[in-house]
Amino acid sequence: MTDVARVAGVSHQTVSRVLSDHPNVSAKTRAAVTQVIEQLGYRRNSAARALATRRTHTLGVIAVNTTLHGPASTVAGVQEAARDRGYLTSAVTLRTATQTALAEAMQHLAGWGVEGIVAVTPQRAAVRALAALEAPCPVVTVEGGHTLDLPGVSLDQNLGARMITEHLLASGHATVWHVAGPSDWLESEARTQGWEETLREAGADVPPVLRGDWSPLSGYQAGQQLAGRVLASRGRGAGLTAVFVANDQMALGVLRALREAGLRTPEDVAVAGFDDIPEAEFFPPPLTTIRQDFASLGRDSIGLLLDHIEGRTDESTHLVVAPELIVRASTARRIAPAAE
Amino acid sequence: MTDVARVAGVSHQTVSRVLSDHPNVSAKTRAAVTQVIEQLGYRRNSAARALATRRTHTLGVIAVNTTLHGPASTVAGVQEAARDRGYLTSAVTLRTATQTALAEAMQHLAGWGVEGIVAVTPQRAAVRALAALEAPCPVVTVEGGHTLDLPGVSLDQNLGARMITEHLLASGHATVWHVAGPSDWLESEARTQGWEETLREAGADVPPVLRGDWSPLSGYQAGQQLAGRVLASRGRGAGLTAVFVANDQMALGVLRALREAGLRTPEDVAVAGFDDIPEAEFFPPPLTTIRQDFASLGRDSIGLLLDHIEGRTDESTHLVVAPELIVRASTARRIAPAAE
DNA sequence: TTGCTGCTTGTTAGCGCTCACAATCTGCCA
DNA sequence: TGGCAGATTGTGAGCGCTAACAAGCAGCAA
Repeated sequence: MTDVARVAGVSHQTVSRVLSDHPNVSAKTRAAVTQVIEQLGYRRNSAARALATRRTHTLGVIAVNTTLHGPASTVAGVQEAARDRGYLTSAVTLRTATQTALAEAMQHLAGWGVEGIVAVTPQRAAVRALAALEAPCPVVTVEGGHTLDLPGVSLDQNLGARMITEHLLASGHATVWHVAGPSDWLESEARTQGWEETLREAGADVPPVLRGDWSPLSGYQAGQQLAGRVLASRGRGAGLTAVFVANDQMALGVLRALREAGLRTPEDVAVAGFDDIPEAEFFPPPLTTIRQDFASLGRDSIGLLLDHIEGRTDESTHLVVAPELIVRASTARRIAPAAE
Repeated sequence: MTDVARVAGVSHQTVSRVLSDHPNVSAKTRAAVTQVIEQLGYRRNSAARALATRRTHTLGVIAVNTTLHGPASTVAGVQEAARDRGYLTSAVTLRTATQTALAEAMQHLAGWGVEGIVAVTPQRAAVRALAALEAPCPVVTVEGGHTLDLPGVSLDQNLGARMITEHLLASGHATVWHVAGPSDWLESEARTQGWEETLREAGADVPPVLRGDWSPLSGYQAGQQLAGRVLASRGRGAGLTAVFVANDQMALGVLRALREAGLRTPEDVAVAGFDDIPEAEFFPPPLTTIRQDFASLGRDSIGLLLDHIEGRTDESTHLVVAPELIVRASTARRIAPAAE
């Protein structure tokens, strides 16, 4: 900066003003300085700037399990939104969300002077650990539920599950079975809850819940159980004709298990998923599912975080993003209501 | 730090030495200082540290298309490796790899004083643009090929394709068809090349290449063409009995198209993919594919980058990671060689 | 005792930037 | 012509840390 000032024949402060778009700089000086900056390829040192302003303009992202479609897309959305707002983001990916790992990640980020943290922590234990930790900066959760008083953003999982369940009931199924995700995931919980509420409100039976771990394999195993039940109850009463699986990957496993058992989808058993991964449209058969708007989720979470950082609010607001139902062949309408 | 020094009754420099694990500090002083640090919850300011040492200990990651399985996993691997080595990483995700976008991303990172950049740029155009740009710091490419003199790491795509092709030939197929990825992706190119070389060396016919864009939809369309060809040539000579699809997502589309055309996999047409996405094991039928070790890729790229940053080398080394063949039902062995 | 070595600790001077304030320079009116 | 407001530019200090050097102190041989 001193070099630029010398070459341009002004003081270093004037150069600083030009870089900061300060209003009181004459057009002539500004042009001259800009040109010298260009010519020298000068770039302002962000460490010194951070030191002087006490602002690092850096945000941290803590995410668990970024190999899954949901978290991965969310993190991408968050990073993009932060970049648009002029912040640097640094992401820390954890394999498991233990309190220790979270604390360590937070230390790591705090050590680099992040001004805020977006935590993509869909597990109940993770949010609780997060709430227990005393953070060195504002923290916003994504998919962290709103039970604890951390500000956050999430998709309306409950509504998504209701949409799916209502869609299946409206398609002529007497009731809808459910393959849930791990019980410690809030998303899983909310989806199960939405499903159950819808069934109760419609006066339908609430079958027992099968549980997987989001993986295709666990879906496959659940699917085998479902298939066994269908075959065992053939010819008797209103049986198992529709399944709402808590994510698309498990739905893929369910579809395979049903197929192997000789059951057709949707004729024998209709199947719906959740997430709308890119592959869902090409499953055998194409999967009815819920699409989430991850870009919105990212934008909203960054917006909320910056509101806290820049002191515009200090409430624990919780924003909710609406889901979208995507109907495909796996839940094609039944011609006659299930009565068999 | 001054506070810590005052409370501990030492100079700020001693505190600095304790934090930096300097050897010449007495055990007693060290313990006392450590305790005060703990008690005061002191954390050293990284901006000031960066300013004084002229090292930011920050690395940048530039990635294109992180929604695809490969790039996403690679980025995760890179970030984890960097964190293990004590570096902060900041990722910039681009939607398209134009020269402008790359230059901008680099400016963004340079502005924050990154000491090196890992570029996950599997497209030919992106690497070329990258090589043309004069970077403000060392750059290492991942999956960027080794045609240009940028140091880099990649999976041996060519070998992977050979393994798949040889596996299919060894399973009794007269030749192997190929659905390639976009022609401007280096990975795509290398896979096609490996496939073609293997066929030529084996003296097999080299059928025309079909091309997709990695998406399941494009695979589906390619699959329809393949199915049409199989049906048209029924009963005549050695036909189309095996397909190597350049990634698993497209393979899913191909499988669907074949199924819709009434063709069985692997009995009528064997199908193999590339990537081993978690879903591949549950495709109808489970997919033979190539697994890539993304963690290694990440570790190696960070290792290479740090070698450059810390001045241990300045060559444009290119590391190659070995692929692994995963055989599943989609390419089950033909009992009799294809002669029909 | 003197003088030397080796360990431990303190002092000083920046790193490159921004902030608060001071100084200068315009233009314009009395 | 003097004087004053407002725009523009310059000056000095300090953000929190580390590097380089200086100083103090023990232990030991001559």
